[in-house]
Amino acid sequence: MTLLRARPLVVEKPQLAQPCASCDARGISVCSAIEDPDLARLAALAHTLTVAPGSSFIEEGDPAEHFYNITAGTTKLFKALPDGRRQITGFAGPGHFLGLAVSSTYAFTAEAVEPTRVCRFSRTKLRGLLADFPALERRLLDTAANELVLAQEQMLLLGRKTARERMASFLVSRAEGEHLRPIDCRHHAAPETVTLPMTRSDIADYLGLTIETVSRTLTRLRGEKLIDIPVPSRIVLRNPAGLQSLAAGLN
Amino acid sequence: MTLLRARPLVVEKPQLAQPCASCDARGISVCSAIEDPDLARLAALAHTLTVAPGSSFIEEGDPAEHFYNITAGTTKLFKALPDGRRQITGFAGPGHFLGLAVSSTYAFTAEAVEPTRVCRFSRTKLRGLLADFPALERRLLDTAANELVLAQEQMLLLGRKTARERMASFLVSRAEGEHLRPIDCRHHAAPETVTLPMTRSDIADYLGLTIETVSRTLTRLRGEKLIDIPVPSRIVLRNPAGLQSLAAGLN
DNA sequence: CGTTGTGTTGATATTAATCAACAAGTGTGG
DNA sequence: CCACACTTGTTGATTAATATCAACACAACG
Repeated sequence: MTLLRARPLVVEKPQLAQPCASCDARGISVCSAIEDPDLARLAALAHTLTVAPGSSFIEEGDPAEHFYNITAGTTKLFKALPDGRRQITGFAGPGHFLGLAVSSTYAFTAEAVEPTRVCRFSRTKLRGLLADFPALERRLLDTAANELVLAQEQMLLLGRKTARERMASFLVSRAEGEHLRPIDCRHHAAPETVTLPMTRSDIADYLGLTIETVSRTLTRLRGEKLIDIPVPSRIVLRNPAGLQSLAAGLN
Repeated sequence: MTLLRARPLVVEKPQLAQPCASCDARGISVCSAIEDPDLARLAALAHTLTVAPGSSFIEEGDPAEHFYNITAGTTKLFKALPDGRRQITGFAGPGHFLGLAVSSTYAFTAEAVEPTRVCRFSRTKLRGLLADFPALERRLLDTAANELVLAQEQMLLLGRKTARERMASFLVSRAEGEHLRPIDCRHHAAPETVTLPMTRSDIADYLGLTIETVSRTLTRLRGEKLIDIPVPSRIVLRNPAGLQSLAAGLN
């Protein structure tokens, strides 16, 4: 299944060059993605927030008054049960829209994993703008529809894949994800290297496993020469094809 | 979390009264939900298909040329792994839109569980119509956004809930779902009775369990007087509050 | 009246969770 | 600068939840 992926849409007020939050290459503007006049209009309505790792800017259950676009960094989106069990439903990077759902309260918490910048819009102002710019609405619809596809993929992973298959799926989709970032925000690592800004605990909560199982599974994949782990936050895919077929449920 | 749920949108060409496919009350039109002029326009573009249980009208991997709206019956949407493991990502009833995603191929299979009627649109014609009727596009966006919320809920279930909690969640959300159907398509059962048109195997594939675990879990819930099972396809919620707190991860 | 599909129940196996210990890295205060 | 706590990650031993394998009950159907 190949998706026709749109280039991530990063909304931010034009400003001077910023350091890339994911690496530390300086003098590169994350704003170069703004080229569409609709986007400039949208950006004019936004407030830019900076969120430190560990801080959340959306809390599950809060009144859903705003709408967000991630412009830099990485955030985790999760839902929690009263006893503390958590499920991370996704990691959102530059270009991601949050808070689309038409509900009176947010259905999830969004917390920064890396230093993150987000653009915040009032929901009512957004509605007005969408009325004027149907192209933007279409863009949002496409985005939401494709996220739905990813969510279904994740349900297959959570409901039916083994720990090894989950880990392989995660690494492969992370590796593919590197190519989806806005050009000026890409990591400057070799393509077969995956950077994991999140902790093992986050990975576990994303894959429906425990941290011990995540750790053991990575160790085992290394033993099978499918990956290397030079440092815990960096995984080298030594055998991408092997990982891909593992992720697909073959083997 | 309370969602502001829109009334399901059922698109179908005006026609004479039809039997309700979910129950067998006759002389009730499933078309009464058409009242908006946009909808009439939309309906004029549609072809209505009748799908027998076990037949699929969307196959994973097929070119995604169409877009569908369920008008009657129930379908299951699923993804499969090459060795046959399946994950049902949702059951779609009257009002559901399928095939929104902007991809060249479908990401899932849709198969009828009950006798089902669907309206089919060409994707390109739909695009044209959406340009003329922004209200419809907004409607689709709201629908997609809310499905995303449900998908996140399901990820929490699949990744973190126990078999009992999954079963309770399923029953509770099914019971709530009864109230979401178009008025003229509601089942005429007592509110605390849930009708399950799908098999145990479908329930298992939806909850990420095996049929044996589904069966045992239901038996256990009956033993605890939380439910009754007069016939396998009908579950009476004897203690809805207890089930709800179980579903929420308390207890 | 056998056959098939569906659902239930029992015995056993297996995966991943839990409980526990420890290593390595980071920051703090003395 | 170094002890110290604290966080994160890894590994080992054991347990527990659910899957698997197997048998059987029951209804629908030809």
